[in-house]
This record gives sequence, C-alpha cells and structure tokens, in this order.
Amino acid sequence: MTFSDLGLSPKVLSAVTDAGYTQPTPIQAGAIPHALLGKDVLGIAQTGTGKTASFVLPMLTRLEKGRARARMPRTLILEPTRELAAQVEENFVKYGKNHKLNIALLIGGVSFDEQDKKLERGADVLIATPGRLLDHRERGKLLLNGVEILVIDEADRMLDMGFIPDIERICEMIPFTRQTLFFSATMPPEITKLTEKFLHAPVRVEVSKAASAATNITQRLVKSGSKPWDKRETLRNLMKAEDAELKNAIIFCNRKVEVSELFRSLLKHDFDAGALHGDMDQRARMQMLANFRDGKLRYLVASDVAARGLDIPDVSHVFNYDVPIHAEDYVHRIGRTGRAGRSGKSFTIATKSDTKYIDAIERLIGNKIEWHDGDLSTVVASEGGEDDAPRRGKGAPRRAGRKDEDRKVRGERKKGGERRARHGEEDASSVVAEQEQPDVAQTAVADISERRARKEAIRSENTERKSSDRNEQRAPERGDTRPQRDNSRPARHRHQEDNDTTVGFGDDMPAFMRIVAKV
DNA sequence: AAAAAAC
Repeated sequence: MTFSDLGLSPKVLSAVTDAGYTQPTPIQAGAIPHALLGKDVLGIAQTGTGKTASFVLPMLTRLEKGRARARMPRTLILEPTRELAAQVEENFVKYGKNHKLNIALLIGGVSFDEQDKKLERGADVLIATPGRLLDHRERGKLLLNGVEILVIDEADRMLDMGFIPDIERICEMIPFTRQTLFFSATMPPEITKLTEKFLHAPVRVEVSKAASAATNITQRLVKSGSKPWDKRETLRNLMKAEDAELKNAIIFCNRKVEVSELFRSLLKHDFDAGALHGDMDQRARMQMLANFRDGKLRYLVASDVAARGLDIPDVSHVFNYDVPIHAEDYVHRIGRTGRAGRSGKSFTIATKSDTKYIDAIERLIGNKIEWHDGDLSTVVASEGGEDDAPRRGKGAPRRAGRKDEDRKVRGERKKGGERRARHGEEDASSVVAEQEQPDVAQTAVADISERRARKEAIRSENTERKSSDRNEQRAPERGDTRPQRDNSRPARHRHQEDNDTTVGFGDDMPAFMRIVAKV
C-alpha cells in the first residue's frame, strides 16, 4: 500500500512525496479513501498514529474544487489546545504547498486583528480552539453555514476539558449536509453519544494501541525525598548522570506553579531550560516550543499541555518530576520519547506518597517499572544540605535557609498570595517583557492581552502604589516562565520551522501502530 | 493533588 493507492490528488501526492513519505499508516490507509468520498469518518486513534494527515490530505484534495467566500470558511477543524491547532496549521502549510489556500488559525491569547483579516479574505481552512471560535462568531465576524467539512479532533480530550457543550453548539451551527471527520483516542459514553448525534452513517476506523508503552523506551523509577528541594536535587543529579546520552528532554510537572518553580531553579543551576504551561502568554508558549524544537533549548519544563499530541521529534529523555495523577497521562508523557523507533529513556521521580499512583500506572501498562537506584524503602528523610541557595550568611540555620530558598525559587508570587487574574494571562509581565526587550515586542504579534495587561498595570500602579508586593511582582525576573530570557532571539513565524516529521507516519511510525487496523 | 480553554 502506498499513498498513490488512496485516491489523493496529484498536488497532494507530490507534497507528500516531497516530505519523504511513501507508505500510509493504518489510520491513513483506513480513513483517507472514505474521507475522499465524502463520507463521515469516526477515527479511533491516538496522536502519533498519523491521524493528522488522515484528515489533512483528503481535505486538501477536496478543497481543490471551489473557492472560499468572505467570512464563510469552507472547512473547520476544532482542536483542544492552541499548540495542537498551530500544529495542524503547519500540516496544512506543508502538504498544501502546491495549493493556493487561505488558512486561518483562530486561537486565544493572540490579537483578533490578524484573525479577522484572514476571515474577511475568505478561509478555505479554519483551524480553531472552541473559545476563540465562538468569540469570533459572537462578534459577527464569522459565518459557519458555508462549512463543508468539519473535523473534531481529540474529542475525548475535549471532553476532559469540558468543551463538549461548546462542541455541540458549534456542530449545531453547521449545516447537516456537511461531512464530519471525528477523532478520539478513546470512546467514553459521552463521546459515543456525541457521535450518534452528529455523525451520519460514519465509517469506523480503529487503530488499536498496545496497552503497554512502547518497548523501545527504557523506563525507570527514581526514589526521592518528598520535599521540593529533594526532588530538584534528585532531578539535577539524574540530568547530570544522563548528560552524555541526553540530547534533549522534557521534564513534566503536575502543576503550573511547579513548572515555574522548577524552571527558575534549573536556570539558577545553569541548565539550558525553557518552560511551557497554559498560563504563560501565547508568544512565550510559541517561542519556547519553537526554541526547543530547534535545539536552542535542551530542556523543556512543561505541564501536561505538552503531554499529548505535540509533535516534538526525537526527544531523547522524558523526566517526570512528578508522578502523574492519572495513569494514562504517564503513557502520553513518556510517549514523547522513543519516537520513530528510536530508543528513549524516561525517569519518573517517586516519593513515598506516590506509591498508589505508581501502582495504577503499573497496572495500566501491565508491567512493573524498574527502580533506577533502589526503591523507596532506602530513602532517607531530608535534613539540611545545599540546594539552589545562593550564598547566605554563615549564621543562618540550614533548615530555615532551605525553606527560605525554596520560597525564593518559587518567586514573590507566594508572598502576597496574590492570584493572577485568570484572563489576563500573564498580565503585567508581558509589559515588563516589552519594556525590557523592545526588539521582540516589535516582531511579536500585537497581543490584545498585552494591551489589557498594560492598562491593568497602570491601574494597579495608581491604586496600589503602596503595596510593595505588587510592585515586586511586576519587577523583571530572569527565572520566570515568561519570555524574558529568550527575548534576545527574534520571534520566528511558525511557518518557518518546517519539521519534516510533523506527522507520525513514514519512518516516524511507532511500533504499536503496526498492530491492527480495523476498517 | 491538575491541566486545558474566550475576554
């Protein structure tokens, strides 16, 4: 079976060939012929199975006929996260290089202006996260009754994220005559109900994933004391020990604050690290990811926003700074390494309180994970020692110093207990970034949240001048999860970083995918 | 014990 057997147009085939692919993955072989015939498809597949191309390629073929009208996109792809949406856009650019298509990416955290312009011009392909899409519609900038093909991607994840009501609303805005391509890794009852409601006689294409994680990933548990400084020290030792083998690594934390804390700590220890989590402003998110992909950053500290779907080829190591609470996340996280049949290594830092989560993970993958250097019974409670601490006065008692340091690493945020406004994203910080690094502010997208933040900053300056906490919070800080430290590098447009292994097929096909393809 | 997503 080759791509030329699937019925794709010459333009699409040529782009696929240029990208170096000849053999479709099971999901592609199963879905593409039906999608080309205009049938609804229910694809049950994980990310990394070549799922994206299984809708991008037939859509491109079908889009060759007809033209888009202003504000009336011809196709719509819904994605749960901004990064995934951007990644799908990259795929359209890559495989649509022989087409003249207008592609619009509607995601939060960036300016409306550019998105409006693209809608106005008429989008052949509209890729969106649900919130921003609905926002545009409510502003009257978008009509969905011209949509011919609707793609709902990662439906089960949308369910986890509470997007289903939004998805239903959007589905109801699009004519019945549309074609719907629906993808989900799992089929919980809510998702089945959704497919019954919105799909018409779908062809079911299922790629079963082996229950256990790929065998080319070496997995180890690493014992650690449970205090943050213990865990950071454990991690650093591990990173140093693996240095020779380590090309690049993603370090997963369970919480966004932990991402920030660990990131700052690693910087302090001169590790070449970036950070990625959902409360960072969009420019910083994009830039961190691009820099990591380009090899400008060796380590990426991330929340589970990076656990699924994101295509970062050739990560040599995954470290779980925290044991994931949901066993499934473990499989997704370590699946960021060992791609393309390469070998990968994953280390999971475990403390005494993690045992029940480890048990659940081992049950899910059907295997015991080996301990790297003895199990938790040999762990000693932490007392004193050096961590991130810069030099302190001699007299300072060690324990207190540690805690003090820990708070320092955590940043001033802890002090005032102030909480950042939810929708201001990283609020005033982007203003700081702008003042400090005008070059980036110029090249970066004009960010509406930045303008809001600026207003917010001015207002709080007027009303809360007395509060030193407040002022401190706005002070520039090197070790923040915000873009400051990378601002010296010009922002690159996402189209320029053309990873040639964006879709999980060809030589990037994980072993588990070859197992079954039921059509 | 979390994360994600509009402003």
